[in-house]
Parts: sequence; structure tokens; C-alpha cells
Amino acid sequence: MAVAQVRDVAALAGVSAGTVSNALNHPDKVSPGTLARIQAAVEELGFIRNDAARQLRAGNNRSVGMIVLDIANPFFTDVARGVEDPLATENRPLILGNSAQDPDREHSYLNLFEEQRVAGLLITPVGNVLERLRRLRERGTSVVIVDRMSRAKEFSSVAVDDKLGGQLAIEHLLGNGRRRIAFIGGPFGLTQVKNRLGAARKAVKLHGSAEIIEIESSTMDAEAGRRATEELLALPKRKRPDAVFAANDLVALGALQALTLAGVKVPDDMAIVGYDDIDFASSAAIPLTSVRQPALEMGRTAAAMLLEAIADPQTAKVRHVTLKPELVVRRSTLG
Amino acid sequence: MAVAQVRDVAALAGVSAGTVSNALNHPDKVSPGTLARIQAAVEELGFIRNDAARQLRAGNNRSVGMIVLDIANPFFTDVARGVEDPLATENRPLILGNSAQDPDREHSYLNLFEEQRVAGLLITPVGNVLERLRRLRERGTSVVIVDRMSRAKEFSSVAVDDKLGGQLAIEHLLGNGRRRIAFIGGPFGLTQVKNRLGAARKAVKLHGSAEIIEIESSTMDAEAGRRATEELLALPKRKRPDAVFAANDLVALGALQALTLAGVKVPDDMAIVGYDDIDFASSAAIPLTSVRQPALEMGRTAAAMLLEAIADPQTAKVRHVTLKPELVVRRSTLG
DNA sequence: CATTTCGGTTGAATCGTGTTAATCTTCCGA
DNA sequence: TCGGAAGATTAACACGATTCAACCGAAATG
Repeated sequence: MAVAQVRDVAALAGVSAGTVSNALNHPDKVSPGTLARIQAAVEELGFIRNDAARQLRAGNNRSVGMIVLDIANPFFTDVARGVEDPLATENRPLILGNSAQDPDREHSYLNLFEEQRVAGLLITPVGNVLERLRRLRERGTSVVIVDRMSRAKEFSSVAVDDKLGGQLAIEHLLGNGRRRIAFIGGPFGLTQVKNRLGAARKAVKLHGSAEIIEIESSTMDAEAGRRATEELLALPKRKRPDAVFAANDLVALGALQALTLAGVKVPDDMAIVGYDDIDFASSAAIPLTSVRQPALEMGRTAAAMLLEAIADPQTAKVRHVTLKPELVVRRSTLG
Repeated sequence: MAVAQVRDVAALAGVSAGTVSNALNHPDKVSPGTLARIQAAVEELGFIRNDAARQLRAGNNRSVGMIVLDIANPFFTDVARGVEDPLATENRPLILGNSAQDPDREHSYLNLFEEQRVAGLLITPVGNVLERLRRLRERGTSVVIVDRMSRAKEFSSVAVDDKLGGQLAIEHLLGNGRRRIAFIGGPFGLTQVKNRLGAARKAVKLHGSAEIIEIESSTMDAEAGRRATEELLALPKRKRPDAVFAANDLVALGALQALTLAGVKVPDDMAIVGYDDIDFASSAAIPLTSVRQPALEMGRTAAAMLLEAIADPQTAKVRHVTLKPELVVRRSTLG
């Protein structure tokens, strides 16, 4: 007997295995006396039930899976923290996976969650996962998409209006007299990036006398921001932009570092707008103007919607919540 | 038939369930022809095996659990990223839990992992979990302690020499002419904090003419740093410290904000040393001097040790790896 | 007193996969 | 032609907790 199991507990308490199970899961169905005896036996043997067996019988898992784009980005850990609370109140564990913007990794986490028969899934998609999500839903796993509107509208989602965010950023820069604006982020295929960039293009075009320089990166970390900025600095002086709109704050911070290192004055010579407004944006060398996304609230909302869907998959209707971003102006654009 | 299972696949492929199982787990035991038929059937039905049943039969789970102190602290996400790689090569999923320095949450993650019969556990302990870890090991779950030496030395561990770190920080400040040094962090019960503070006290005492002011916080985030610093600023001028040693970078950044807001010049009026050297330390308003911990390396090492122990629990001996921290000097102390 | 009610308990059946001993097939050499 | 070996496949059981119909005894009811 490597580890104690229900029948050992049952034997020690002088009852049947079924009663032990009842004591654990429906204590009200068991008389106080036997309940106490069973609890004592559980304690003495250090019994811990085998979740695999429990799940097999129950047919489903209580836990919720979550796949985020980048665990190193505080924005996503904030979302995850927002998710934790509502789940904890229903006693559902959260299993966190990091796709790191890699479709293969995303795929393998989907496999894992599917094999585990998780009760629900929260995902910020990278690759083309629509088919897989459909299959998951057919099998009874509720799905909520985070930080992105499902194009097909068939899955519930919580997102922030990225087009508005892009527009706010660009209008602010234009209002500040900036005319050559660089956009850094990528890959452009990512919906968030696509929308922010799309709105930026539009706003620039609308203005007429301004223009936009687009630099695509394969990831969205500080390193990518540094590299892209070095590219910009290599441009002939008259082609050099007077502002950078970074698709997230990590990229913006990277850009800021590269500029500082090269002796370019921020915001005088070049302004910077970031995206997300992570905590570190405000404590940066030059405090960063950023498009704030309510990360915690997104997480909480997504989790609440998911729980609703799990509780009653039939009734719960597909919903799309779009939160509004907000421009937080700081020194990096006050030229 | 909600979801396809082995026997459906078997029926479609015209073989028995056992053969399907062999095809999936020991492809070499099945003739090429039937293998192809089975794979086709799997594809057609969209069969995904049930991990619960698999585990129940196998008796153990492949995944590894990890409990970190604070998911919002980039130091820990860096450690986690270091852990991911070695695990991925052995195709073991990582289940990440965030105790948020709360013993209750730590407890419930331990329950979860124990019920799931995870193959191994990586933990940065908050509460008193020695007993629980012992029990886990008795049951065949390998354990590696991260970022802390197990006092009892009975579990393998990977840690950074916190005493040396504390010493480096204080000696640097003293060498810079600082004499009244505030320590911010907590709770003091946390081993990491205890060691850093202990070494700091010792170094200050050794010097003779310096003194240390200790402020205990209940968590270690920027908010805690701000509050503690406000407390310091409320002191009568002559009691005010001329340097802050923060137990981690988040606290240090919070302190920096509070000082800047109050118009106190850093480093002229007050120097700051942080701990961890997270990426954001270098891009702070005043780039932060910090005691660097090799986070990724810690993660990789811990994961490698754990895998070794999982592969051969008998042979693998208990090992304690202690990495050396390194002081990275930046503007926040260059007074 | 006979009968119903009801809370408490039991034991067998069940969840879906992996394994193993046994069976079947094929092929080769004597 | 037969024996036997090697390879492929099968059938039945095992894993451990939960469930549910059946059962039991005691208390309540008429």
C-alpha cells in the first residue's frame, strides 16, 4: 500500500468505501458520529484522494486552463491575477500556460488541456485555433477569448477596443506636433497589433500631412523595442521619425533605452507612447505615456463569463464585452 | 457518445482497443498497416485520449507543479521561464501556482498537486510546509526548493546566497559614505528576507559608526515600498536615513517613486539598492543599483535537478546548489 | 400492532485507458 | 508436412473514487 485509499480509510473507520466517499463529498448525508470517525481515519492515514480516479468517474475536471501570450509581460500576469479571484471563490484551480507567441507551444497546451478535460479555457490566441476551439466547445468545454474579439463572433470574448487605443495614441502625438510616427510591434498578424496599427494608419491618413513608418517585430519584448529603434536611428536624419508608438510597454521601454543610449532626447527629439500602462511604465526613466488597459478587470470579467458558461452551457449566451482604453499622458510625450 | 474513445477508434479501424492503445504508446509493437488505419481513425473521429483514465491506470502524472511567491514579480516569472525549457524537452507540462505570499493559498495548491499526483514539485515556501513536503516525498513525489536553502537540508534546493547579497549591498552603501541605512522588506519570517536583513545588520555592526533602520512590510510589491518610504519621510530630519536597501526591486521602485514625489533627490539625498535586478531595474527613472540574481539559471538548474530525481528517485542524492549574486551598480547609488 | 417514512449505509457497477497473458497468424526450416 | 518461433492481436482485468439502487433499523403514524 504505497498510499492510503478510500478502502483503507473505510476499513479503519469500520464503514464501507461508499460511505467514506459520501463523508468527503456530501457530509450532510452522513451521521455525525461516523463522519467524525472517518475524519479521524483520514487524518491518521494521511489520506489524499486520487484526483485521476475522481475525474474519471465524474467525467470532467474542475480546473480551468489559461493560455497567455507572454508570461514575462506584466500585463498578462495582471490579467491572470484578475482571473484567479473569481475562480478561487468557486474553488477552481487555474492552470497557466505560456505560449510565448509560439503557435506550436499554444498547440501543445491546447492538447494538454483537452486531454485533461478542463472545465473551461481562457485564451489569447496566437495561431489559427478556431477549429480547435470549436471542437473543444462541442465537447462541453466553455471557452472565453481574452484580449481579442473573435472575428467569427462565435465565442464569448473580453477585449479592449484596440482601434480606439491606436487612435488615442496617434491623435495625442499629432496634437503634440509630431508628424513622422514610427509604429513598432508584431507580428502584424496578431489581432491586437493589427487593430492598433490599423487605427494608427487611419488617423495619420486623416491628418494629411503626417506619415507613418512601420517596423514589424517577431515578438513584443524590450529586446525587440531596442532592435527596432536602432533600425530607426540608422535612417538618414531627415527620414528619422519624431515619435514612436509602441504596440506595448515592453517594446516602448526597450525603445526608450535605445534612444537614451544613443543620446536622443525624449521627448524633445522623439516622443514615445506605449500600450498597456503596466506598473513599470510610470516608474520608467522618462515616465511613459501609455494607453491604459484595465488588466485586472479584464481578467475578472473573463473569469466571471467563463464560470457562467460552465455553470450552464446551454443558457449562457455568447457575449462580447469591450472595455474602453484610456490614454495616460506622462513625460515621454510632453514635448 | 459525447467524445470518441479508444473503443470507437478501434471499431472504426477494425481492431481491438488494446491495439489502439499500443499504436498510441508503443507504435513499434504494431504493424505498419494497422498503425496507418488506426491513425486515420483517430484523425477522423478527432479522438483525444482521456488523461484521467490514463493517469489512473499509470498511477502517476507526468506534469510538474510549481508554487511561486508572487507571479507579479518578474523575478519569479523569469525563474518559471527557466524551468519551462528543461521540462519541455521531456514533454512535461508545468502547472504554475501563485501563493502570493499567503500560506493558505500555498496550502491549497499543495492539496491540488497532491491530489493530482504530480511527478515533481518546485516550491518557494511561504508557510511551514516541511511536514507536507516530507509526506509528498514519501509518496514518491520529488521536491526541489527554489530560492531558499531548506533549513533541514533534507530536500534538494537551488538558492542564491542571500547573506552575501545583503553584505554586498550594505558594503557598497557604506563605501559610498552612507551611514543611516533603512531596510525595507518582509515579512521578516521569510527566509530570503531574514538572510538579507541578517547580513545587512552584521555588515552595519561591523562598521561601527553606521546604523540600520528596519521597516517590516507584509508583502513585497511597489505599494509596500511606497508606504514604507512615506514612513521614513515622516521621521524628524536628523533621524532620516541616507540610503534604502530594499529586499527586492519592486519595493525599491516603489521607494523611488515616493522619494521622487516628495522631492527627495536620489541618489544625492538618499541612495537606493534593490534586489533581483529584474529587467525593469535598469530602465527605472533613476536606474537602480541592484543585487542581481541569475533567475533563468536558477530555474533551469532547479528543473534539471528535479528531472534527475524523477528519473531515479533512489539514486539521485540530495543536493544544494548555491549561486552567487552580483552587485550591479547604477545611478541610484552613485552619489 | 402493522405500516410507512426516513436517514444512514452498503455493495456492485462504472468511468476510459494500459497492460498482460493468452491466442491467433504467418512463415521458415527440418 | 509438421513443429516451432516470431510477430500481431485480442480479451479480460486493473487502476481508485463515486454513484445509485437496494437495504436496514428505528422512529413515527394510523
